[in-house]
Parts: sequence; C-alpha cells; structure tokens
Amino acid sequence: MLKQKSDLQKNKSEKYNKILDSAGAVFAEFGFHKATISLIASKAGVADGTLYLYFKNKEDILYQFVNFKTDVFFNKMHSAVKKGNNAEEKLRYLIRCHLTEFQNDKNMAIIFQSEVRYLRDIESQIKDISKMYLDLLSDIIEQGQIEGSMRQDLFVGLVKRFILGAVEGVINTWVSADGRYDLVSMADPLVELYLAGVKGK
Amino acid sequence: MLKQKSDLQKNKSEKYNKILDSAGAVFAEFGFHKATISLIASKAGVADGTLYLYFKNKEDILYQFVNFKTDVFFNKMHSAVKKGNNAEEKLRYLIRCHLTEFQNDKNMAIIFQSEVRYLRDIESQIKDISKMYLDLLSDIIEQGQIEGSMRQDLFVGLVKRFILGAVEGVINTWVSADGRYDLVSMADPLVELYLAGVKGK
DNA sequence: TTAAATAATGAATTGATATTCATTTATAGT
DNA sequence: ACTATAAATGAATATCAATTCATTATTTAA
Repeated sequence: MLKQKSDLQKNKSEKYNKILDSAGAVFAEFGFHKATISLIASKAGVADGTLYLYFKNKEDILYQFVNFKTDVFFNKMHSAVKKGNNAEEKLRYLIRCHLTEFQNDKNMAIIFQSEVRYLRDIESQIKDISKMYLDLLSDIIEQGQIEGSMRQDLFVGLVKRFILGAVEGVINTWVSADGRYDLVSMADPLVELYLAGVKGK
Repeated sequence: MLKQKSDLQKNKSEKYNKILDSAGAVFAEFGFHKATISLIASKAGVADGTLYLYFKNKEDILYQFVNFKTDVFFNKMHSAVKKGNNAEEKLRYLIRCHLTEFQNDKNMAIIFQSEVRYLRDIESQIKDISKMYLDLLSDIIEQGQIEGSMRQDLFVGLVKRFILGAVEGVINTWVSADGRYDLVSMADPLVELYLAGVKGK
C-alpha cells in the first residue's frame, strides 16, 4: 500500500514519463482541446484507461507537464544568470539560456506559447512562468542601475515586460516558422537591441 | 430571394451585430471552448437556433469576429501611421493607436491575445494580424534607416518582431491585470525604449 | 508453485453541448 | 384582411470524447 503511493508520487515511473512525453507532443500538435486521450495513450503505447492511473484527468496531464518543464527551465535560468558578473552579462546569459532551452524543446515552446489561457484557468497554483521570469529581470535591471550600466530613469515595471515581450515575440515567430532556423543566434542581436535601441547616430 | 442573400452578406443586420458582440464578450470571458452557444444566444437575446441563420457554426462566429475587428483595427493603424512625418513619429503614432484601440476594446484585446492558436487552426485565410503589423513596421524601420534616424546595421526582420513582441507583452500584462490601469500612457515610454534602449551613460 | 496484490486494459457509459428542423411568429405585398 | 415569404424558436437529436470499471494480465512473496 505504501509502495504504490510512493511509486506514483515519485513520478519516476517509466510509464508516467512516457505518457507525459507523448502528451507534450500531442498537445503541441493539436492544442489542448483537440488532443484526445486516445491519441496520447496510443502514442505512449498504453491503453486509454492507463492514463487515469497516473493522472487525475486530462487537465492534470497538461498541468503536470507544465509544472515539470517549468521547474527544469527555472533551474537552468537561475544557473545561467549566476554565471554573469554584471547586469549586462546576466541579461545576456538569461536570454541565451531561454532561447537555447526553447529551441531544444519545441513542444514545450509551443505549449508555453499557446496554452497560456488554459494554464491560467486550470489551476492558479501553477508555477507562474511569467512572474518568475519578470522577477529575475527586475533584479538584473536594478543591479544594472546600481552599477550605472543601465539608465537611472528606467521604469523597471515597464522594462521587464518590454524585455520578456520581445523575446517571446521572437520565439513565437520561430515557432510559426516551424523552428526552421536557428533561434539561439538571435540572442546576442536581441540583447544588443535592448541595450542600445534602434536610434541612429 | 435576392433580398435574403444581400441582407446576410452585407452583415449589416442588427441581429448579426448583436450576436457578434455578445460572442465577443463570451469568448473573452470563457475562451472559445468553454463559451457555449446557449450563452452567446441568450446574451444576444435570441434563440440558440438563430445563431445558425447568421453563422455557419461556432467557429465561424469567432472567425467573423476576428475578421471584422482586424479590418477596423488596420484601417485605424494605417491612418495613424500616415499622420507621422518621419519614421520616429510614425512609430509613435502606431504604438499609441495600437494601445488606444486595445484599451477601448478589451474583449478584442483578450481574444487576439488568447485565441491565437484557434485562429490559426480555424482558417488560414484569416487576415493575419501579425503579418500586416510586421509589414507596417518594416516600412517604418526602412524609412528610418534612409532618414538616418535609425541605425543602418539593424536587422529589420529581428527589429520588427522585437517591437511587436514588446507591445504585446505590455498588453498581455495589462489584460492580466484586468485592464485596471491606463494602457495608453505606456506608449511614449515604450517608444523611448525602442529608440534609446536601456544602456546607461 | 500458488495465491494475493498490483497494474493494465478497452469496451461501455456518461455528460456536455453543438447542431438540426418541425413548428410558430412576424413581415410584406396585394 | 389574407396569403406568401422570411425569420425566429427551442426541444429533440447527434456527436464526440473523457472517464469508468469489470475483466484480464502481471508481479510479488510465502
């Protein structure tokens, strides 16, 4: 009786991961609503009913998927930021890491981009990607202001949304183009734009 | 026989507009899938079946809604851009107009932001908001480069996504905050960021 | 080797709601 | 006023897929 619980709660079962994985692929391809349990199950090589041994329901699958990915993603982001010695470097590592992770996991990229509405509705307890990201950015900008490498007159609340919005815009375009070009190579030019703007002279 | 067709195709019927309107409200509040025909109908003060006299099906309602809004939106955007005498002014008018229109029509803002996935799936013939917007931006940036008010070394393809992404980011935040603050006042600071960036000194 | 215990199956059930259509109501023309 | 035409109704139907659960297979431990 203990055994069963621990197996499931550890979320380590091979089957659990296989299901999450095919769910990621199916959600990314069809979107949450047009994704069917049957398709997810068959891609994972199990019976429909089996999903209900590992997940409460269809929404729970999406929830667990996002939760898991978010965790991994944020650990990487935090490590990346730590590598920078000043605000500018931190920003650079952050953006590079973001683009690298999304490029390496297109399903995640699509789901994070497209199912936001649902994520919000499903469970407000879900780790809020934007919130955490924006907090990271706030810290970087504030540090930049202290260092003097970033303007004092910046409204941090706006700047951080500006930065996140722009990366997401670039990612959206990449997803729309079916990931056919190198996303990571956009990182440095993007940071350059944040820093110097588009103005001539 | 002619009469009927022309009435429907003109899309001018008062009922047609009433339905579109309540559909906008319901889609915005619940999202496409959780929105029900019955609710849309009752908000419009008509019977369920009546919707099918004006629209092919539920998806068609969303499609028509977006199509209509996009048309109006783009006419306004084009006019706004025309008011500027140089690239910088044009950019400023564009962003102001964008934020103003979205602030004045929150349902549209929510639907454009949240149902993108669906719009894509429904009908690829749908007027592509992003495409048109990005084209407008390309023109402005290229003009700015000719004028010398914008850097020559900019990669236009990136810059335009950067700009659109950032506005959308700001709008998303505003929508998440339930439209409780003044969105339009973000326009000038935002343009200032595009132009000058965040770098200090 | 055998009997619990656990895991997996997938056909049948359920629930939800989009769509239809026979009927009713309103409108316009004579 | 009367008829024909168009518009609107909403209960009944159709559809679709999530979820359940009685049954079967697999694993464990004595």
